[in-house]
Amino acid sequence: MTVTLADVAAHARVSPATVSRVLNGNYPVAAATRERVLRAVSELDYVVNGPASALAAATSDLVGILVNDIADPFFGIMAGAAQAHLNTPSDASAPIRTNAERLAVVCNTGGSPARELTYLTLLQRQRAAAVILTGGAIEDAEHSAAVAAKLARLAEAGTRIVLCGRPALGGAEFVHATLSFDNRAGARRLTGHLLSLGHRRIGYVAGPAERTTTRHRLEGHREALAAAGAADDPALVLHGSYDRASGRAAAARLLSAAPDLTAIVAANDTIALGVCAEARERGLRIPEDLSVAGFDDLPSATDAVPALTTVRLPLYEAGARAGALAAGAGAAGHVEVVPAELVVRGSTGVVRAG
Amino acid sequence: MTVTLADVAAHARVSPATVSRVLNGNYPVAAATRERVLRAVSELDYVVNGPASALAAATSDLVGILVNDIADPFFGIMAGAAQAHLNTPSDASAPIRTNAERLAVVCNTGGSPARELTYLTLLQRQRAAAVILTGGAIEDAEHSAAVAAKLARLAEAGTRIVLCGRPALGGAEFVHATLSFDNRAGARRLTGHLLSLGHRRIGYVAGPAERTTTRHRLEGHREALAAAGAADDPALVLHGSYDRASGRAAAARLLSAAPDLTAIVAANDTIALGVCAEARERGLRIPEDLSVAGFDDLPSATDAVPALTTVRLPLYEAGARAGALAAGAGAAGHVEVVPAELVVRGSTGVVRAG
DNA sequence: TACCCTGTAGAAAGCGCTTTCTATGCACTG
DNA sequence: CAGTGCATAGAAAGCGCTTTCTACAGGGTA
Repeated sequence: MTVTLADVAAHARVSPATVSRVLNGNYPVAAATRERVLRAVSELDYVVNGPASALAAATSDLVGILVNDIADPFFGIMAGAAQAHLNTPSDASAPIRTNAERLAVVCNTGGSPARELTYLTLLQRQRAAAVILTGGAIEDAEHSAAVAAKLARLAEAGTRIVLCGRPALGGAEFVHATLSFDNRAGARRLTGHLLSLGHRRIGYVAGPAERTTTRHRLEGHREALAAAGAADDPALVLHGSYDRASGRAAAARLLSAAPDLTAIVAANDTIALGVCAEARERGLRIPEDLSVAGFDDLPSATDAVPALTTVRLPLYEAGARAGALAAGAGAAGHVEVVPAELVVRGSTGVVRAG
Repeated sequence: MTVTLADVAAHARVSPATVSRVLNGNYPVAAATRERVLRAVSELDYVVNGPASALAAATSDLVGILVNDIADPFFGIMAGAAQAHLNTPSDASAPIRTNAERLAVVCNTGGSPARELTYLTLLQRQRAAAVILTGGAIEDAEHSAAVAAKLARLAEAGTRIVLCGRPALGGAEFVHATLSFDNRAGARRLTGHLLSLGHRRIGYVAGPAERTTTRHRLEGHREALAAAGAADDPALVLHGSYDRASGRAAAARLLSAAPDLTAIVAANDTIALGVCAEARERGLRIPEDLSVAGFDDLPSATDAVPALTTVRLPLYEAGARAGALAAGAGAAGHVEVVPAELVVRGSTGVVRAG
């Protein structure tokens, strides 16, 4: 039914071994022979049997990218960049297999710890070449331990582990590379910026409490307040999910409870957009009546009116780098902190007199 | 090094065949034996070797979901829904493999024809159980033929092909199921709504010219104009990409060239948001001075201020259904047109007097 | 001329599973 | 008590590749 390597060998009048060698290009084959084999491959329209080759070679070309929410551009950008750097289309149709021919796939955990583990098992089953974990981790001792154990087993079986935008796993030498975002410093700078504009009553719309990203950003915010000697009123901090609706709802509660707020910092741009929507609804001008700031610098931050002051995270670059690392670049054990840069735009301004 | 099925068999003092049967649950095994095997599995922390099992059984549990742009919620929602319905976490940790244990992965083509083909080859190589193609197709005879040929070969090898939000492939009986969006009717209704509000000078910001989705929506728009006997001025139609920046730029051109416009229809919600931004920038009130409408009914359409009048596409439901179909549900050759429903919100209003 | 090295290709042994075919025990039935 | 059938488990033959080991030319070198 389907064409096998043996068929190609017969067609080219060589042994299966030779065909394999031509296809993998890891052994000298005479030019004339190679030529004959390649012709047979294209004439028969042969496609390697992945499972068979993975079994025999004990390696696979599958790379899994785990994301929390596939519908969120934050993850989409990173995943897309990683994918682009893991797989180069130009080589795709060629019969010779190259390093660029990896099947990079994204797995959507939806933020569920159980699904995260499921996908890890599924990838382990496929003997994946690498796994990239993106975004904040869940802060639950049991789950963290389970993930760490799973990753250790994966690494043991030869799977490269790369963390992208995730805090480093303490003492986990099986992690090939870690790119963690400097969320804390970014948040500190952002709130520092607001303080320097004269704001003192600043609301904060945080993400889900159990995520590391949420905690780090909030801590940075608090550190900035403390450094400036500003009051840190717990009532001005509200937790929610990382989406627009949550931002809008939180803004509504914040603005009702504390009408004296002059600024609201959101844990990410999407939340910030929700905050802006609520402010507009209440007739508050941005930034004259209320300054609003986000985090991540997603495309929508630039497009908003007014454009959002935010903290730029080089998501594309980080994703691309994670892809390269997953492909084997860099020395094992590499840990890198990706800087978070303050980007001041129109949504923040000096606090209004009085 | 890694635990194999033979190790489990030895540990449980049974034959490898028995272990395989317990794990696959497709053959009667005495309760006591099964019990012993399962204990061995968990004691040794055994994980099936996917490639080996795929090779032996000539099937795999890989399902590929091809999307045009992973950073676009339009695709993210469909892909997430499909993924959720292809893989149930509750069964994941259990040693017994169930139907729900598929590795559903999304592949980002980035709209590139070459990458689309690449991914198809990669999935063919893995002997994927199913492939879901989402979103509009590219209208290029050569590429369409290449894709159709590829799909035919995949189907021949046992891969189920499902189209989601894609026009049916003419005469392609190898497609397991097709869910196509009724873009034309949706667009017709949307423009009809605007016409009924008295609008006659309506701008249209279309997507990339070479995509089926773009063409169908534009055709629906024109059909509505024709049906109402309204003029169809080609100068009022601008093509661009499906993103916010493109919408904003197009709106700028449209509003400058034709200040008498009373409404702008965008090919999707993201473009519409860009149009709104530009209108706001120019001091035009929505909908008093300008009505704006989108398409898709993404979450951001609801959250916009004012909320966007749009055409609702049941993306989640369609994605979920595509997942089920890819999992084997439904009879082969199933073709279904997913209705597109007009959703009137605040961004459209009666044309202003004078 | 004898020898060895280098370049190239084939033979064959798995990789870790699944599955058919076969074997065994045991409970029935007549 | 022999005969039949069912329930359960093992043996073994692959699935389609990769890769080590081996083989054989032909061309230097001594």
